[in-house]
Amino acid sequence: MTTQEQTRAGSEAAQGVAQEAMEAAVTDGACGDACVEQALDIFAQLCPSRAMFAELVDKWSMLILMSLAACGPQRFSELQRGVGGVSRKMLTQSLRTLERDGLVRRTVYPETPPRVVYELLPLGGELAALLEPIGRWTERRTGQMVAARDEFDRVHDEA
Amino acid sequence: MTTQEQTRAGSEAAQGVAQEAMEAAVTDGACGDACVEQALDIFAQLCPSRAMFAELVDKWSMLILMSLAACGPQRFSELQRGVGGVSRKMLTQSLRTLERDGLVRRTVYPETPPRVVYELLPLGGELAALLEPIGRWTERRTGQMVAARDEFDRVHDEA
DNA sequence: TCCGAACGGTCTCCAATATAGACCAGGTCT
DNA sequence: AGACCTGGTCTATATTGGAGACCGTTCGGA
Repeated sequence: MTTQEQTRAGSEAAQGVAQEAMEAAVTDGACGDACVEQALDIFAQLCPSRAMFAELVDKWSMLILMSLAACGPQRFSELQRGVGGVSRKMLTQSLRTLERDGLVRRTVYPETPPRVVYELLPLGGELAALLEPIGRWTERRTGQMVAARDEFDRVHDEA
Repeated sequence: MTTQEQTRAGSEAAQGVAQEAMEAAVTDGACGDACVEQALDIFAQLCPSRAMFAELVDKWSMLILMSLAACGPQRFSELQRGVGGVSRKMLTQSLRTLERDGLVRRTVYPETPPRVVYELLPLGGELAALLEPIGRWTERRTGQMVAARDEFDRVHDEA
């Protein structure tokens, strides 16, 4: 099956069907050409690990995981303040996904006002540990990349 | 400045202005409350490292960097086949961003048909080295996360 | 001789997604 | 009494990404 065919097949596997395909594929190892004998491959469009990868490397999800790793358990509003710029819609959606995938625990305390606390589960801690070096590297290298971009833009504007 | 004020200020700093702000902020370390004394902070919405982080952790950019790390220099069409599902629009856009930021080198060979080769620059190699463990981890843990999701959905559908 | 495929994109349309802000109930504080 | 807080949901609108057509030149196969 070619990549283009996979692409088209991927489009046909609509959202509602995608998860069923994902679950079946994990069980059977049937991910098209790229996944063989139970090995998953994030480069293969239809491989369930690709869908999972796409879900986890969402910008907001990564920032949330890193924030929970750095600051410990937090409430919804604390996360919203700590992760600058995140909308409530995206915070809610990302937390829901992380909870659903077993990376984050959500605990509701029946109080008024409502108090909901989010904390990392072991899987989430593992992933956060891998993400943190990327965050630190970005902070360290931003100066160089901005300089590279200025140079690139200067050269290409002159062209 | 509160997060909400930063959020509004961020909206006002439109795309056309965002880069100027980014460049000035890198120089001056002026990133609002969260960035102090030359320290960059990806959690701060207006910090230039945040914009850089958002740009680099794009799903397609990460897959491209990892593909170049794994397979060496590649042509546009090779990347398109190797990174299953990427549209030409996104492949072009992501490569342009990576080249512009100094992570990837683009070499055009004046031939027919056109031959363009993309390869990692040192900065890109650094980042790819940090991304690769995340890809491997996702492949390793996909089964567990799919199982967690099934359990979550079963419990919440019953509710 | 003609047609299809390949290359590396750009462009346009439209579907999908994200942002911004209003809204909700109940409690606390000024 | 009014403002603010909590943790969201909902809606309108702006933004983004996917799909496919299009471009010129060359090469190979029918």
